[in-house]
Amino acid sequence: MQQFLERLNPQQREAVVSTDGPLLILAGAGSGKTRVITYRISYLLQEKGVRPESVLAVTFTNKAAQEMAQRVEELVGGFGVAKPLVATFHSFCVRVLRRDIEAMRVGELGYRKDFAIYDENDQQQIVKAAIRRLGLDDKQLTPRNVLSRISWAKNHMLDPQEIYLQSGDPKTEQIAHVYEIYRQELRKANALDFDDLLLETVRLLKTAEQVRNYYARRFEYVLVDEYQDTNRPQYELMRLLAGVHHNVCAVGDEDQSIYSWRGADIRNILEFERDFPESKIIRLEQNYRSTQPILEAASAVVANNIHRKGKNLWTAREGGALIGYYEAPDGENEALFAADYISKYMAQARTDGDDRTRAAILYRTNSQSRLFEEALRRYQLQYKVVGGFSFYERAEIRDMIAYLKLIQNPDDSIAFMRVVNTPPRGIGKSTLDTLERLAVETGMSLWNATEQAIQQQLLPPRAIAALKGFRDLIEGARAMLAGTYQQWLGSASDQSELDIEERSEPEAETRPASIAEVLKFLHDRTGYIKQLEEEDTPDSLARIDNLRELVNAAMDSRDRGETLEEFLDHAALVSDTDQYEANSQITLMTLHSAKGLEFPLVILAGMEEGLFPHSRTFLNPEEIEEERRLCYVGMTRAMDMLILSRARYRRRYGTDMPEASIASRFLEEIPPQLMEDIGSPGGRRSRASTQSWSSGEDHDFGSTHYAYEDEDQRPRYSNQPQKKTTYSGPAYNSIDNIAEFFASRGKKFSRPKIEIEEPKGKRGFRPGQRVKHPKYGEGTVFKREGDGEDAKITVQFPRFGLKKLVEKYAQLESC
DNA sequence: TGGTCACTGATTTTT
DNA sequence: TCAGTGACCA
Repeated sequence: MQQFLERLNPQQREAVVSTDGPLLILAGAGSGKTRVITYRISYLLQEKGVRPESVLAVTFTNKAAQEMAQRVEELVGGFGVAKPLVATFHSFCVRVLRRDIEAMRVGELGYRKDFAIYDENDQQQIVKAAIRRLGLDDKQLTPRNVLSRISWAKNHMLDPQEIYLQSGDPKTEQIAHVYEIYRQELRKANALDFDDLLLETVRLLKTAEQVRNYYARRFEYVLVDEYQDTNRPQYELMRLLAGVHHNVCAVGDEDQSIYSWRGADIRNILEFERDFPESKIIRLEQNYRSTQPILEAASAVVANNIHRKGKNLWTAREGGALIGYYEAPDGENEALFAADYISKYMAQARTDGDDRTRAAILYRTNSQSRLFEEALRRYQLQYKVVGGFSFYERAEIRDMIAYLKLIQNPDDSIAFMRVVNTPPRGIGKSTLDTLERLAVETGMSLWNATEQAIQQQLLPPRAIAALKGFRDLIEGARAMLAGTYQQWLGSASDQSELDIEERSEPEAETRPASIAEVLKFLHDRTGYIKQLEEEDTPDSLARIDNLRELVNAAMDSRDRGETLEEFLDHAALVSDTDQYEANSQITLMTLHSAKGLEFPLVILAGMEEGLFPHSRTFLNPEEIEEERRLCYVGMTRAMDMLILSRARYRRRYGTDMPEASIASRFLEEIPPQLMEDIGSPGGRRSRASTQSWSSGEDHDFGSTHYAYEDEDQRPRYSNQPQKKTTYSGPAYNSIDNIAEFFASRGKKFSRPKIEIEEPKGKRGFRPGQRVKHPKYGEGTVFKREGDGEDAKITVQFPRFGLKKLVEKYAQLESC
């Protein structure tokens, strides 16, 4: 033990051994936070003799939890029966609720232990239905928007009545109504959404004294990671859990708070000292990850934030390359540059015998990944994309999960709607409308409404028959799980609906079926697989593979001894960032997903106003600060080499004409001496200076050229460090090459009109130019569409946001 | 009832 | 670009 304490610096050591009483660790990026947490747990167990089961560590991602548990286990050298509980907030809450939620039940009211967990998709369905039911306009009130307002309300612990009473406008009033219906629907379905998992746990601990005592006594030591990202309910949960022993340790970094849009509240850091007056604060300021220039640049950027306590991160690592800056003519070129750079970097590292060859391409929005994927494929580089649609988000997987959810909980009306006619079994819109009406009128779930409709013959015979078939399918599966399939068969209402001869028929013995068996039963009985087989497209075959993979997942789940409920919990709580594999060489992901990770080489792409910082944050200075923190997070992921890149012209959502971009303000915030241009075609035109756009620029895109003569061949120069400079064609033509590339793969690729449109006439405002409007005041031209008479320009005004103006009519003046 | 097709409109980050 | 929607036809 003593030995490993010596591997810590004095602050870290103090953080490890200060076990008793509240402790707040302010841990800068790369300051060895994970090490401190894991050592601390080990210290508790080994030195202080604390029983493992009385230690609770909470993190935000499953991956972080797994990693932490594993590292502690390695340090301690294996556990006996008892282990410290390392969980995410959400999975911890699920555990608590599955055990104790019924303590809040009053008679028949309240949630049951077998509650379902609704994901965002399920939530949307409910909100959509609610908006429709209230006869509101779903153009004005988008489900997405309503949902985020509901979530906001929940995270501030406000119920529909409170929202209604506080509402000052009709829209908020309507949202309050939707919120109320939303809540009713979830109760009816015995379902909780993600926010509810936290809220209901807090409510449970607050209201049920014996439950609170159980947990607060049990967990003598509570650790919270990524404390800056906790929201109100999470904070309260922590307080409730630490209520008896007060041994709570929170670890966070204000500069890495990037989830305020999800309710994370920086005040939790400030209020920590208030709520735990005897608390101790330790700052970890030595960075062990990055080189001097990287750290300095990142610190310089985040120093522009007003709302921060400030800290002094330092590193003992001397020297290190300057930060690279690459300004591409367009998005394609930016991606090709990244692929090219990475391939050379990897090759170089290999010849140097360096095993630190991991690289990451980080971007603001998931949609940016496409170009990079294409470029990397082109270079035949293996890469892994984190995020985007994950396995559990695929339609076929969601369908099967919905079947399982319905089997688990027939009142889950969202699951019901998803699969009642998937694949089509003759239950159409009019039938479902009738069922929905019946359900709304009687307050029943759709499942019960179906039962009633069948019994009372409320529908045409054809619909009744189809519904019976569906009901028997679900009940058959339920019976399989219960091990009562044979009895059920004997009593089944309508034998003709069941084809007893089928191969997939379970055996006669009354053994409860496994989830895998139920899935196979569903595959056959619903005709789902058959339908896909008949389609016989690469896509449908891939779907079949996915379905088989789900069966495998179910097998694994059985091996872990999980119930259907636990299997579904797992499916609901896995997240995209969990897919990250530390051993993959090249990783593509959003800046948000990158938090907590580190890479020798990081390329931070799309450094453009409107993209990063994102245009939706322009109006709100606090949101801009959050973007800046995000930039800080991204930059500090880099260990040895950091490259920032930007496209001068970028095509957004498939428009014909790429739009001119303005360099991100964050670029300007980096001290110039820390950054160097690394071969931007035509040289580095502008850093963030909007002025440099104003005078006539040449169209010479320089000499950098990424050659793709042959699709199946690595770029010729991949083994030679220098760029190909002998190209004799046009100065810049990667667009042509990409066009060829796509043509050769049978895809069409419309050549973008990249030529910079020369504004005609006296006005002709260009992106980046400062202009003055009689009503809106001064602003910056953001983009320009069309030309001549009907040129439209979008201007960003500091106080009014983005405005699209027809140049001819808007009385704009340059200034 | 259900499938196709054209159209539209929207694109942040996610436990 | 792409997903979701609505009209139309089998």
